[in-house]
Amino acid sequence: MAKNRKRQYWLFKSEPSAYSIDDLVSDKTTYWDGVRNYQVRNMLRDDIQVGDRVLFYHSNAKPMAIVGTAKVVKPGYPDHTAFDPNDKHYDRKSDPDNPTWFMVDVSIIQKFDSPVTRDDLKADTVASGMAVMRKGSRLSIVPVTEEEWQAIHQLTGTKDPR
DNA sequence: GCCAACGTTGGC
DNA sequence: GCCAACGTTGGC
Repeated sequence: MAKNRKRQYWLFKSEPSAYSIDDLVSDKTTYWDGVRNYQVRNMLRDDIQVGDRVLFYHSNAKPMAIVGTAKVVKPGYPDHTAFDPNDKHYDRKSDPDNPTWFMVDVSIIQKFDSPVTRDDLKADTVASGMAVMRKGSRLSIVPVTEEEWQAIHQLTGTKDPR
């Protein structure tokens, strides 16, 4: 990792039925497996670095919302679930000697006392412009600006522990 | 449940 | 290489 690289911010989507903020609270740290989209793969492999911050977003949920924050503790490395025929995300074309898919490790920072719902996001001048709010946004990881990161903390009345 | 917005697959 | 068919994501 390059020295003095500025911390970057991301939003990770997860369906809570698959993996929720409560799962991360109890696990403390997890590997973010199962990404099978090349654009998102490139972010995991090339762009997301240790120390980067993550907004944890519940998709396909009631309510759909940003539910907490996490930090990246391990940079991109091969997603081993792609090699496991019994895994839901098995990909027979991913070669262990030249892996197709990557993941990172993230650790919980905090679960928000009250989630920031899509309606909350829509109502906020800054947050309404987030990439996740764009119509047809289907990438499971999208970049977040520092301004957006701060706006979310303002909405929750929480601090970003530095 | 519906459907828009993609990404992937496979025939040609 | 083109493109129609199909599958998936995910908000509404």
